[in-house]
Parts: sequence; structure tokens; C-alpha cells
Amino acid sequence: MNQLDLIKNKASAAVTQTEKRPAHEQVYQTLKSQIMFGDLVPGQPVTIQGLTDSLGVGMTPVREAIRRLISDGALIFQGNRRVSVPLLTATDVEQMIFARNAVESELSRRAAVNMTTADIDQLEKIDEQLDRTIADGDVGGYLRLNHAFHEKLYDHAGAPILKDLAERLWLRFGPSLRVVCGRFGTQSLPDRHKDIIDALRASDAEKVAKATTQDIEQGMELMAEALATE
Amino acid sequence: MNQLDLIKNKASAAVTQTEKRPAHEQVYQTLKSQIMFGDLVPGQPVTIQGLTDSLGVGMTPVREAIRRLISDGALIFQGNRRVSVPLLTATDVEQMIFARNAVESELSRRAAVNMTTADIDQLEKIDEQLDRTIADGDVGGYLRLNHAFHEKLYDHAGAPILKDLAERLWLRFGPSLRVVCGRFGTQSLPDRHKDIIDALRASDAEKVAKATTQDIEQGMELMAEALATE
DNA sequence: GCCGTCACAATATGATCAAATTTTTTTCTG
DNA sequence: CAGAAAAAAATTTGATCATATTGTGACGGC
Repeated sequence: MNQLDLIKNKASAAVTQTEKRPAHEQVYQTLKSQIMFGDLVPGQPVTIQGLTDSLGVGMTPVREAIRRLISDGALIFQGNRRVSVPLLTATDVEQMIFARNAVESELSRRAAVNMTTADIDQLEKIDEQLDRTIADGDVGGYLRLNHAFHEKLYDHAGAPILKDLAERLWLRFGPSLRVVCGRFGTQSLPDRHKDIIDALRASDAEKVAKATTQDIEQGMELMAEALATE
Repeated sequence: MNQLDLIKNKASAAVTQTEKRPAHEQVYQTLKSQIMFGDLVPGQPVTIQGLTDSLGVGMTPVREAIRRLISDGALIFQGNRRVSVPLLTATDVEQMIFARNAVESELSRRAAVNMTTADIDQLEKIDEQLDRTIADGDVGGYLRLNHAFHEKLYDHAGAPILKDLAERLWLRFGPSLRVVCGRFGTQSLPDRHKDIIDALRASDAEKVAKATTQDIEQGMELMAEALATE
């Protein structure tokens, strides 16, 4: 199951991206996707040799991708040469709430200034698809589109460094969010995306930032609770 | 000169760290140090083969270290298989000012709550050494100790994720700061460290955060000016 | 001024060595 | 004789390197 998913993901990534990127980049993207949206659960060990076998590439690209993901905080190096998906603690989540609020509310604020009506329409289209995945109980699709929504928004902030910080945080809590959603289903996931879109249309940057903060806190609180009752 | 510095740094790192860590980790630390405090100037290309030659290790460890540093933002991958030290733009610096203010002021705030008198004494000792490097015009020493001062402070915040974000930002502006200091010397570098220490002793978390913000803005503004007049 | 060829650097693989974990065997005790 | 603990072997995994392959930029010929 794990192997098959990895291969399937690789294949789909290949067709979309013209197969022209180096293997280590592809492996990185594949693993990133697996960690954020896939079935790599927190605590699960990640082995180099296992990945070389399932991805069908040599060890060097795999090693490079793993190092990058460790630097991203998406994987952790546990002393004895072992690498695994991180398990979050309550304090971890608390720090992430603070950091996400600080960084992402600013990204929203800046995006609000730059986005055109057409841009907002595109964003709304993503949100509509998102609603469909919630209705269908499609957890994987929900996670992907929720990420896509925020990424799209932040892309318009014109602040690559802040966006990079945000992305790094997403990589950190991705696996745990996946577990929470898998457990509770997609029903209990009301989001503030509608508020964000409304505020964008009103060109009210502060309101956009506020709605983003609420969206973040809603999602992260849910995660914190789930981790606490574990 | 470059080669020699790299080798020297590697040797000193080896003796302090019991030689027991894997080579890719050592290479990472060495390069990190080179980028933050050494003579790798912004825009300078970094080649794998050059590093394997100067460090005396195989390419695999070097590649892994470079990937990590790219993920950190300390190096950039310029599309055509080229890797170099990043050149900062004005908007980059502006984003970093925002992010550093948000993250590091919070780290200071939290550290203020946790630090004992003995901890503060240690911090003050670092600051005294720092003053000596300024008086001596020792740019490398200044950079190292300035970093050590903040790192020490943030270590007491008990917030590893926020500290990691801060560290990542330092890696990004390190090389440019180095250039600025090299150009203007250490004279024009008054810091707010004394204010931070005073506020810590008074257990006034808000004052500590404020002083940290001022320290950050002072340093970053200087950098922004230097980049603008380039 | 454009295209083909050459040299160099990066990418990727497989082999080799070392470390750690797991399994098996052995031995000692109840 | 059975069970458990300790020791030893085997397997698995990681780290490093040497080498082959591929792509990139530069130089020179047309």
C-alpha cells in the first residue's frame, strides 16, 4: 500500500512536471506530498533503502531529499541514524499557533492589497472544490485543497521569505493534521475561508488578516485537542 | 584562502565535537559557519567539487550538506545546477525585519520568564566579550558572539520551533551582514544588548521584547542602507 | 551571428564498509 | 528439564566513495 501510493504519486508528478527535473527534486516533491497529504503517520520510521526500493531510484537522490525534509522539520533525525515523521507535543502546537498567526496573518494582509478581482475569483473556485471534498468526506482532497487555498492566497503577498516560513510550518504540522482529519472526518472542519474571500472583495486587509487568524486557530485548536485526548 | 579557512574550521569543529558525528553533519556545520561568519560573500558560487577537494571528503556528504543549506535558505539553487550564496534585495530585508521582530521578540519574552540570575550573568559575559571584539575591530568575532548572544537568550525560551525559525532567518541574512560589517567596521554597531540584560534583570518581559525589537531594527536597517547604496 | 563540438561540473548508481538492531544459540539457574 | 538471561551471529540499514552518465556553458568554425 505504501509502496504503491509512492509510485502512483511519482507517476502523476512526472506527467505534470514534464519529467525534466532532477531525480532528487522529484523525490523531494513526492515525499513532501506523502508527508503532507499521504499516509505517512507521525512516528512512522522512514528508511533510505525502503524508499530506494519503492521509488526505483538510487540512494543519493533519496538521501538528499531526506536531508532537505529534515531541514524543513518535516522529518526528524532521531540520533541513532533513524529518521521518522515527527510526533507533535502540546507545546509544539502552541508555538506553531503563534508563528502561523504572526506570519500568515501578515501574508494575508499583504495579499489583500495585491489581489485583483480575477485572483479572488480563482481563490473562490478552489474553495468551492474544497467544500465538495468536505461533503464527500474526501480527507486527502480536503488537505490538498486547503493547502492550495492558503498557498494561492500567500502567493499574492509578494513575500517569498515569509511564504517560505509558512510553508515550513505547514510541513511540520501536516502529518498530525492528517491524522486528526482521518479520525474525526471532514464534517467537523468548518473554515473561515468564506470570511477571507468576503474581506478580500471588500479590500479590507485587516479583516482578511483577522479571518486568517481565526481560520488558523480553529484548525490548530482542533489538532491540539486531538493530540491531548490521545 | 578559501580552502584554508574551510579546512581550519573543519579541524576546530572536529576537536570540539568528539569527531563522532557523520561527515555530512560535520560538513553542514562547517559550511553553516562559513556562510554565517566566514568569507563566503553573497553571490559567490558554491561548487560541489570545490568543496570535496577543500574539505577532503567525498561528494555524497557535500551534496547532502548543500541540500540542507538550500532548504535553510542559506544557499540558493539557481536553476541550471548552480548553487550560490544569496544576494538580498530590499524587499527580502524588509520581510526579514518583520519576521525577526515577530519571532525573536516572542522568544525574548519567553526567555525573560525562564531565565535565572545565573543565566543572565552568563549572557552578560558573552556581551562583555562582544564589546571587546568591537573595540578590536574583529568582525568575525563580533558576528560569532552576536549570534551566540541571541542564541543563548533564545535557548531559554523553551520554544524549539520558534528558535528554528529564527535560526533559519539568521542563515539567510548572515552573509550580507558580514559584508556590511566588513565595509563599515565594527564601530558603527551599537547594540541594545545592555538594554536587554537590564530588562532581564528587572524580569520585565515586555521591556526585553522591546529591546530585542530595537536591536533587530537597528542591525537590519544598517544592512538595508548598505544594500541600497551598493 | 549562429551552430556544432569540447570540456567540465553535476547527477545518479552500485559497491563497500561500518553500525545497530534483531534473532538465534548457548548457558546458567530454579 | 524448562525458562530466562546473556552472548554471539546474522540481517538490516546507514554512510561513504569511486565511477559512469548526463546535462551545461564556452569556444571556435562556418
